[in-house]
Amino acid sequence: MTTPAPSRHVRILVCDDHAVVRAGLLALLDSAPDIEVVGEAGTGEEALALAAKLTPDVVLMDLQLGEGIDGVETTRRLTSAPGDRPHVLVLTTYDTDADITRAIEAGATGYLLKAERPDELFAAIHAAAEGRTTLSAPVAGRVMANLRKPRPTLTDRERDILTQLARGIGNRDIARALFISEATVKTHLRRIYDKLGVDTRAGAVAVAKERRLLP
Amino acid sequence: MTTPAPSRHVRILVCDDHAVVRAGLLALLDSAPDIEVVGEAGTGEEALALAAKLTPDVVLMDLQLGEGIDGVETTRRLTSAPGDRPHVLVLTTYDTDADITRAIEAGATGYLLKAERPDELFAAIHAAAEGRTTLSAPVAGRVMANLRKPRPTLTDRERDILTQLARGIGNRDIARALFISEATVKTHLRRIYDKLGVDTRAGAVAVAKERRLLP
DNA sequence: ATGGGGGTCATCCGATCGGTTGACCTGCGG
DNA sequence: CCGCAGGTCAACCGATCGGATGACCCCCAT
Repeated sequence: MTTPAPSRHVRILVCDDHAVVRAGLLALLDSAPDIEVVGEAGTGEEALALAAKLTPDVVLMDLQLGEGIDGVETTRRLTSAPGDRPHVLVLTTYDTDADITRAIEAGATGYLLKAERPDELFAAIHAAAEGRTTLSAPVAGRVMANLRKPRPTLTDRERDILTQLARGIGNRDIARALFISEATVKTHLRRIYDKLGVDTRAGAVAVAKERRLLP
Repeated sequence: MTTPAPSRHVRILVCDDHAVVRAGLLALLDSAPDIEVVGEAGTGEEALALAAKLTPDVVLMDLQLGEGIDGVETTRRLTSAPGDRPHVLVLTTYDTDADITRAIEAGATGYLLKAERPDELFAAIHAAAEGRTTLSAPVAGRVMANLRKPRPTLTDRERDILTQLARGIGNRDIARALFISEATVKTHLRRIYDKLGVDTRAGAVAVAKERRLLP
């Protein structure tokens, strides 16, 4: 796997509301022989129109677009449009959790920071063209952190109960599944509620999922 | 940001149950001037003991360790031990969802595939030494995919209800919060259950969290 | 105008849940 | 040897939920 890298020709569309930034990117990308900028857009609407007409392989997208629809919405429409969908590589200044998850959920293939080194950007563009994901290190770090989060100390048995709970199973059947009495299930539930700071099963499941207490 | 890279000296411990692989890594890492292999372990237990004694900056960890505790458990103990905790960089053959998430949850700083290019490995080791995350492209791709997943079509109102539901709130108070009657809440709940394929509130919350239907 | 989707409301009833209190047993560590 | 944590069980009661049905309203697309 991970062969030397074929490096095919990639046609890209640049979308950023700052003309200066677009110009800078144009100049920078000009130095990359395999990358051709086929168009540039200053708004989301423009990007959608140009993408439909030019069918670029990759759209380099800023999330902050000033007027009109924002980068996330533009990304969503680009990646959910019918026909030849471009891969969207987000190139932005910020790496907040909200921005990252919204962009990813909208269908972005990669998420790079503008502070990234030029050669990383080139590599990421080629990767995106093939549908492979590239994340800037701080972005990868945040994604990891969100998957990790601290977890409360539940006992094994409590986790068993919680697992069933998350399947929407009633106390009677939880009891049957674990070969214990319904009374015992309720006892465990009470302790789980206490530990998670909730007082209903729905709340318990919410917290459990939130903090990834289940497989 | 992302400065040229300081590249300090990094002391690492290699943990893999295959002697041949360890030898290969040793030879490979020998060619990297800034990386010093201070020890090698063939089992998880050995890795824990050596890590405590040698205090490496980074532990290169295989997830499949044959005998004794596995790589995930070893990682968990390494990263939750008191004192100077090494950063764990997982280096393995497989990129299944289960392996990846378990490793990350256990506290791994990065996740590389053995098929990765040597220079990527070197870079990842330096990154890990500083606590920065590196993911092989396929791994990053999977993580992304899991964050993306398709979502069912809930109406706005249904999402409102679901949001309250996930807070463990009862029907009466959901009704109050949304200025509607309790009967209406129940009607919405029924439709939500149908759409999500469940029949209890706990199940609905589980599915909702699973597919990221909530903010 | 005709109809469907989305939102609202009501009523009835059995099943289930949540709260509380008290109890016994086991294994581990001081 | 005793205490404590974890796991098990019981009985009771009020509150809530889930299931089934039927109905009205508004908006918008056909």
